[in-house]
Amino acid sequence: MARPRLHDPEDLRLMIIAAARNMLRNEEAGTLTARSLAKPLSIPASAIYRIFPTMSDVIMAVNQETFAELEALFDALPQDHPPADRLIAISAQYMGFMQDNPNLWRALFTGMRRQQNYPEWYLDAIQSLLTRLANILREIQPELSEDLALETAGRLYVTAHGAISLELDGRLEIITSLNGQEIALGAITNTIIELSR
Amino acid sequence: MARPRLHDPEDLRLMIIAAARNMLRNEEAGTLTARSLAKPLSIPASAIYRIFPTMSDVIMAVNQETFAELEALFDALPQDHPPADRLIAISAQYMGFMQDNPNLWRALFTGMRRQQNYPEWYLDAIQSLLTRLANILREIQPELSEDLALETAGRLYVTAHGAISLELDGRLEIITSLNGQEIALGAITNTIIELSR
DNA sequence: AGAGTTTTTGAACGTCGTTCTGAAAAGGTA
DNA sequence: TACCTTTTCAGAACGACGTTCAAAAACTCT
Repeated sequence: MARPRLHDPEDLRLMIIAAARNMLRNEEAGTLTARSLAKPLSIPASAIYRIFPTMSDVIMAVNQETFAELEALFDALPQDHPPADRLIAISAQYMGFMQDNPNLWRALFTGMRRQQNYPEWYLDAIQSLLTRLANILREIQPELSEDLALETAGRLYVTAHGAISLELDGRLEIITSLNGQEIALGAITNTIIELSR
Repeated sequence: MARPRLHDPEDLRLMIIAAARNMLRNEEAGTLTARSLAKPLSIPASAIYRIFPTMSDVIMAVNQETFAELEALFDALPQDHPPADRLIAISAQYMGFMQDNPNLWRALFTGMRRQQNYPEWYLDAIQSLLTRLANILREIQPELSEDLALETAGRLYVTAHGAISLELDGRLEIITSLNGQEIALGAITNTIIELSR
C-alpha cells in the first residue's frame, strides 16, 4: 500500500528532542541547526519538518522537558526542613541548574518567536514554580495573603532571572562582585526578614 | 591617481550608525540586516564592511550612542530634589527608555558576540550608572560604605534588568500582575526603607 | 507487471553575514 | 591622445541558515 516507515513518528519525535536537548546541554550555543541536529540521527534535515512545523517547535519541546526536569529537582528536595531553608534550597537548585545548563536556560527564553502566545504548559510550569514559592512564603508568614505571597514570589523570581540573565552573558561581573547565587540568596534573605518582622 | 570617494568614510560611518539606530528605534526586531541597512542609504551592503568589520560592530556603535543618550537623560533630571526622589526618577527614566525602545535595549545585550571582551566604554558606561546610584544611596545613608553602596546599587540594577528582560518578552505578565516600573519601584522603596532603618 | 499510495530524501529557494572579483574613475606619463 | 597605476566601488558569489518541494523509493492490491 505504501512505503514502509523507517521510524515510527513518535519515536522520531523523541529522538529529535533527545538529540536537540543533548546538543543544548553540551555544545556551544548557536550550533543547534536543523542540519546539525539531523546529521547524528542519520536523517535529512527535512525529516524534522514532518514532525515539527518549525525548529522553534523543536526547542519548545526541549523546553517542556527542561521544565519537567526542574520540577523533578524541586520535588527531590527534602520536605521536612524549615520553610526558609526550603526556599533557599529551591533557589540554589534553580540557579545551579541554569548555571550548569546555560543553553537550556537560554532556550527557555529565546526559543519562541515573539508575538505568538505561550502554550498552556509553559504558563502552567511558571505558575507551578511561583505557587510553590508562594506557599513556602505563607508558611513563613501565615498572615500573608495569597495574592501578596504570589506577588512576593514574583519579585524574587524577577531578581533571580535578572541575575542569571546577566551572569550567563558574562555581564554580572561588570555590575557586581557577587555571583548569581549570592544575589538570589540576598533577595530571599531580605524577603524572609521582611516577612518575619 | 585614484577613483574619487562618494562619501567621506567618517560621514559614511555616521550615516550607517544613524540609519541602524533609526531602524532599531522604529522597526520590528530582526529587520536590521546588512542589506536592509544599506538600501535606504543607497549603498551596497558591502560598503558597510569598508567601515565596520562586522554587523556586530555596527550594533555596538549604536549601543555607544544609546549609553550616551541614557547619561543625558539622567543628567537632565533635577538635582535639587531629595536623594530618594532622584533615585526613583532615575529608575523611571531607565525603565521608561527601555520600554519605549525595546530594540535598542535588546541590542545592548545581544549585539555582541559572546566570549569576546567588552570594550572599555561599555564597562565605563555601566560603572558610571552604578556609581551614580551608589552616590545617591550614600546620600540617603551617609554611614554606608562605598563598597556596600555599590553592592546595593548592583542589586537594584539586577532586579531592574530582570524586570525589563521579562517584560519585553511579554513574560513578566505571566509571573506577576506588576509591570516593570512597579517592580523596580518596589525594589528601590525596600532598599530605601532598609537604609533608613 | 502495473497502478496507486504513502514515505522519504536530496535538491532547491530565499535570506543572512561576509568576501571577492573586476569595473569605474581619477592622475601621471608618453 | 592613449595607456598605466592606484584607489574606490558595486554587484556577484560563497557558505550556512530555515524551510519547501519534486521526485524517487518501497510497499500493497489488482
